[in-house]
Order: sequence, then structure tokens, then C-alpha cells
Amino acid sequence: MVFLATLPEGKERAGVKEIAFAVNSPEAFTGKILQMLVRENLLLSVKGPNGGFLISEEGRKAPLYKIVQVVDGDSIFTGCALGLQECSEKHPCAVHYKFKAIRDHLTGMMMTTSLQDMASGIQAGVSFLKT
Amino acid sequence: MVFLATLPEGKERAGVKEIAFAVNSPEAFTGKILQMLVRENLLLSVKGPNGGFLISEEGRKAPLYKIVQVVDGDSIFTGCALGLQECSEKHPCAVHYKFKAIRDHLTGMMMTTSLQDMASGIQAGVSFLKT
DNA sequence: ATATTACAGGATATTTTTATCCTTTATTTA
DNA sequence: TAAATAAAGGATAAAAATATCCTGTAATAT
Repeated sequence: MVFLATLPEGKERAGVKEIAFAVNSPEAFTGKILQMLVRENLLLSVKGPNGGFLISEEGRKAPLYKIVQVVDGDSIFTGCALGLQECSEKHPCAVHYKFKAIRDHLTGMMMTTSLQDMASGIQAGVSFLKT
Repeated sequence: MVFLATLPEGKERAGVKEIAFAVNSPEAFTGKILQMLVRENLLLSVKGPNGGFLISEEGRKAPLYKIVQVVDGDSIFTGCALGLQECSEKHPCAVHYKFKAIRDHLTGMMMTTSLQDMASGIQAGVSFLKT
């Protein structure tokens, strides 16, 4: 997603191969993840010659939070630190409140971080997509 | 560890079976984790009749941080959010600084949380070790 | 001393996650 | 309209994490 967000206007589409290389991830595996993102409308795909993936309207507006949720589910935002099946205010684990603060921090960060935030560092050459 | 920390003076030792039941975890698997904690000197073990595990001097002083490190390694404290092999100030990923804040928050929380903190909530009946 | 209890640890199995392969389907361009 | 390109998706495989089994060894109590 970040790689696609760094593409210049006029060339905002890239194939699996190009994307996988850019992020140093196996091609077939990258393809599966791209499929998830297409199914959830964060990406659009185009088949055939000069096809590939590009960020959708919805995808471009989505915070990092949404992308993580689509790819990894939201256990990272809601799961219990100690692994309790039911862990809540009513039935908290031994670190429920302390861990909730961490999760809220994480969730907040991901809610307020946009692809554009991430892409601009890459574009400026100050942050990296691989190795 | 928390369960052992809740045991009263005079009965501070418990067997694998009792511990596994208390935290609703498979017995053999729990045994392996207890072994790790013994090897790292956070627990002491006693064989034979009336044997079992108890918290060592060192274990009782250890912050939650240390326990997590022994059981899960420290990738949770140092790993890159985007999975880059090398992610550092010199070669940061697109969320390096934002994620560092989260990790520091987590690390700080675990550094300052003691077993006693966790155990006292259990003892008071306000927090739980299972389900 | 011996029987019994309980942890230690190596070997093995299961499950989940990660990754690949291959056929099908859609699209483009010649 | 045919050939080529590229994503879609089901089936499969490999790797990693989680969990179990079983034999050995140490300690206790009778």
C-alpha cells in the first residue's frame, strides 16, 4: 500500500512482480495479500496487459488502522495480553488496564497515520520499504 | 508466575498440574514454559513427592519485562513494525518513529510492572487468571 | 533401601501461519 | 478475433509455533 502510494501521478499502477520486489516479499504471497485488499476495496485491480494494482478512492482515505485490520484482523487491537478468552472491564486479566493504555496508544497512532504520511518519508528518501 | 506469586506464605510451591489448571493451559505445554523459567533462574523447581515450582529470589524481583523476554524473546520490544530486517534510526521504516513510541510505552509499562502488582489484583478478587 | 512422586528434556505430533503452484478468467493490443 | 498479459482463486506445500508423549533422573518418605 505504501509503495503504491509513492507512485507518481500518471503511473499509479504496478504489477505483483514490481510490488513484491519493491517490498522484498515473495511474489505469490504478496499476490494473496493484494487480493485481500482488493476484496475489501482498498485497492483496485486491472487484468490483462499493463494491468496491475492501484489504490482506490477508499484506500487512499483509509488510515493505517484499516489496512492492518484487513490484512491481520483486529486481534492486535482487541486481544488480551495474557490470552484470556474473555477479558474485559467486567472480567479483567492482571494487566488489563495497563495493557489497554498500550493498545489505545497503538490504535490511536494507526488511526491518525495515513498512507500519505508514510509515503512522503519514502519519497523524500528518509525512510525505506525494504532491508 | 502470577499464580505462584499469589500463593500464601507457607504454601508457596505448586506442581505443574495445579499451575496448568489455575491458568487454563495445557499441562505439558505449561511444563515446558516452567522449564524455561527455571533455566533462567526466575523459578526454582523441586523434584519428588511434594515437589513443584516456586518463585526464586531473582524471579520475585524481576519485572514483567524480564519474564516476557525469557518466554517470548525480545522481538516484541525490538522488532520492526513493517518487518524490515534492518530497521533503525539510520535506516528507518515508514513508521519507525511512531512505532518506537509505542514500543517504548510497552517496554516502560513492563519494566515498571511487578509480579506483586499483578498478583495483588488477583488476590483481591478484582482480576483473573483465566477465562 | 525401595517405592513413589514429580520435574527434565528429547523426540514427536498437531495446528497455524506463511508461501507456492497451477488453472481459470478477464483485459488489452496487434 | 487471436495471442499475450496479468490478476483470481483453489489446491497444495513448507515452515513455524504450539502442544504432547515418553523415558530418564532426582528427591522424598516409608
